[in-house]
Amino acid sequence: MTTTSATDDVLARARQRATPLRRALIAWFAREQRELPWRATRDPYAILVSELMLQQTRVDVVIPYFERFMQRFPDARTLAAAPEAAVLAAWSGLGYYRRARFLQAAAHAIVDEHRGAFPRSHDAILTLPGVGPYTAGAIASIAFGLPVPLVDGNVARVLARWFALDGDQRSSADQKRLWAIADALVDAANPGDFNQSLMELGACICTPRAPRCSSCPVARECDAKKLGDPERFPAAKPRKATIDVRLAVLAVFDAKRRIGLVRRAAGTRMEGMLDLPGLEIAADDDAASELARHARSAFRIDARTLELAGRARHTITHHRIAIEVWTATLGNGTSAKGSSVREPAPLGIAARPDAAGLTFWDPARLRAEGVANLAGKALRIVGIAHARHA
DNA sequence: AAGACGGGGAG
DNA sequence: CTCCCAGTCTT
Repeated sequence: MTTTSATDDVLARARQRATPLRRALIAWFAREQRELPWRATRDPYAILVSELMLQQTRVDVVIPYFERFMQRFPDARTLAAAPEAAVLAAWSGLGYYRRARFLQAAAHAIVDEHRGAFPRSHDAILTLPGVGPYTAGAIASIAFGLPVPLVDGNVARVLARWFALDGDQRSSADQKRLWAIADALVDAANPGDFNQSLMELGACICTPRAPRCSSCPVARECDAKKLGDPERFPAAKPRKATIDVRLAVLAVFDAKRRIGLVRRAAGTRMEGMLDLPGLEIAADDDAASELARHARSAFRIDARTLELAGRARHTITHHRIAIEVWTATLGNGTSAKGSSVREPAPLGIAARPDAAGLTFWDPARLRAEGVANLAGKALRIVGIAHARHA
């Protein structure tokens, strides 16, 4: 009731201001927009790749990944035909690795369900794996010029300031309101540029902290500025408590100086990526004995002479992980026969994410494999570089 | 509706 | 250190 009338009110204000906002924003965008690699094309596949990479990830981080990825997988058919390991390798260091599998699944859907032609309707785009309301709006408006809105973190903040919305943006009611406002504002004649200009404003001018209102092309239309404290909008999200985790991992080498790695299992984080064997332990656990026991029970490996090679810290979402990297030698009687230790299969076969065993890898071959940054830090401690791409 | 997911860069 | 980013999917 109250919500409905408040929504009606803000929608009326949005419609009132729509024309000046569109004009000012699009003119500003034409003048000031950053040159970004995915803005040089209207290829919907390229837009899809960029949008998946940009989910929860900053532009500056994405740029080199996008360029490498497009060079390696220039179209949906190439991506669909590629080994999953190659796709994960291209994603190494970018995070949210699930997105890489979604993207390849989307490529499969384009090839198998749309005969290789990128779907052109908003509804069809929305059915692609990894594509939610935001990404569908982005592809539909930017690549196909469809007059649909989009709301991402930037747009939500800009709208909250323009209309002085201080509700909880995560609530479904507020989400619905933001999308309704964006829908009322979107420029049907130029939806792609309008949507991008909204995001560009949020990224470059209307920043979370210290917004550059003096450079804002639409400052006159901003309710939050009139109220004197634009930074107050939107309301801050309650933060989650950080959880401390102690992680012990084992670096075990075979006679050829290959390192034993596991493939992250389905249903776990970093699924499909290579990782060092290891386990979470309690603060008062003895890491060496826990690792030895784990190696025996999980891999039938007789890990001996454990030594602490080094430590690293890694923070993911609200987990603060203290990593301990231990080296070990293999005791007598540990061999491929009678254990779950296996020779690495050729690329593509070794990439099966359900492979639970330990496989031994020549460090030089790891470049062609997905390794998350968490494992990358541990590998660096034992002298194996798997940088966030060279 | 809430939680999981990876990581980094800015302030 | 804290915040939060061109979000989506699962439970």
